Amino acid sequence: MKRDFIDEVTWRGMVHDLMPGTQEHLNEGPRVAYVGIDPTADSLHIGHLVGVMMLRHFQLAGHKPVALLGGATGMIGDPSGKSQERNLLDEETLRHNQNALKHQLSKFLDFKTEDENSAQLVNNYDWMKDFSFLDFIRDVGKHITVNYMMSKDSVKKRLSSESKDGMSFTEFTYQLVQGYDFLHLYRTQDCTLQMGGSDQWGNITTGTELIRRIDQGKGFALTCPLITKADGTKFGKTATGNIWLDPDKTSPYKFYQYWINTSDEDAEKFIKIFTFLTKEDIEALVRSHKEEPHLRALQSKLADEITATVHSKEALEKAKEASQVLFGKSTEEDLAKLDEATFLDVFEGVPLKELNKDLLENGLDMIAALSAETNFLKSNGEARRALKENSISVNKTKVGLDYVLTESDLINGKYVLINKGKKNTYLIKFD
RNA sequence: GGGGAGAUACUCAAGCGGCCAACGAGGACAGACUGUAAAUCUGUUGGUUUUACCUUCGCAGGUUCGAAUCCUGCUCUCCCCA
Repeated sequence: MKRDFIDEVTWRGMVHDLMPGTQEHLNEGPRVAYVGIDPTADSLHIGHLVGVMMLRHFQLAGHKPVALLGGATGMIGDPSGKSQERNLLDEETLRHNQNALKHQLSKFLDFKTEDENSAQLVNNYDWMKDFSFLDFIRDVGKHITVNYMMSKDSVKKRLSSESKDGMSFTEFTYQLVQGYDFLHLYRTQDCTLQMGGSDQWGNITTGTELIRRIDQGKGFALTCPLITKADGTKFGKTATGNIWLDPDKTSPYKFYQYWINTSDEDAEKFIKIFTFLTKEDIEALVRSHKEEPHLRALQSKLADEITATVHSKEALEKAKEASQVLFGKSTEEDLAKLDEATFLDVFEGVPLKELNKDLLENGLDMIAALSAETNFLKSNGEARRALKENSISVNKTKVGLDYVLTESDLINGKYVLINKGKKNTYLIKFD
């Protein structure tokens, strides 16, 4: 029996706004829905994941999901976003990104099924590139009034005097270009639903409006809430940047760590959105977490599930092993017990710098080891500060300003493990 | 085209001739406490050969013993009027 899509995403807390009649419409039979994704990089980051999960639930309910890459719209940037000027991607880059994204999407969506509801990937660049400006304003622009466009929140905000920046004509036009995508998919794929983040509501309704006015059709809209964290910081970002799905951009270890660090407040919300666990399973987990919060069952399950899906079971195991070594009660002796292969495996993805063993002969002072020789820290001043703050440890033992690295610090005769605080790890290999 | 306001470190935002590497807030990082959570308290937050020096306050010049602060030109942004 197919699940009811709307019921499913509703209990998961993934619905922010819903056009009336959507559920009935979907229940009438298999439908087609799409989510837009900007192909500005050759990898998705976890901020994209909500939309992807929506598509997957949609597919599981027997409908056909379409992922739309905004090759055209991505060059513009909509007015509500904090996004700065976008760069025009050349076609080669665009195709490269498209392939990479498809590979990642295929971990969630089924593209190959023989069934009607195989997922599909389209790129609006393909139908926008030859659409001339004159054609566009005649065929599309004519049907929407500026008054209508100005009533959108994203536009109003930029027009109000509180806004520090003006809005370019290009940004103003964004909703029309995006709206046209919906119309195009409506015509070519019989696509009747667009989903997206709550900030997309205005753009989506411009699309349904175009469908209504030009084709006298009916399009539907569903938005999910913006994912927020309880502490107010941006979801999916760390100081060093986005959390990417690409293992070369964000190592599986770091990826795993991001999820395991989820706060209690957020964990329950996230596990509903980012895993496919059933309602019963999640409720059981929440109960056990409340009884024994220090075990962090929720965070652990969340991190396990999503790391295994995005990367692999093997990658997950390694990430957990590394976490165990780095955050468990392990000591220098434990480190020494690891053979070299395991050792390297465990620390895969940790910044590693190779240095000449000669440096150790007269001892290598910590400031040089942290900064000058390795660039782990930006400057000698920063290294000195960190040492003064008592935040540096060598092989899991705290060291001070006067510590000097010698051969006796080497693990397996080659490695030195350096930590700054609990969460930053660096590795030096002496050859 | 006319008038007005503005550009300071990651962000916001003081400073308006020396005491300014630049108040304050947020963020970030670290320490304590914990559960790799939250909250809280503490410290740090341009660089170096660190009681001193160097580079930084939109850009380029100038005045001055001395400028983020004064003058000139330029660039960019916002607002109001036409």
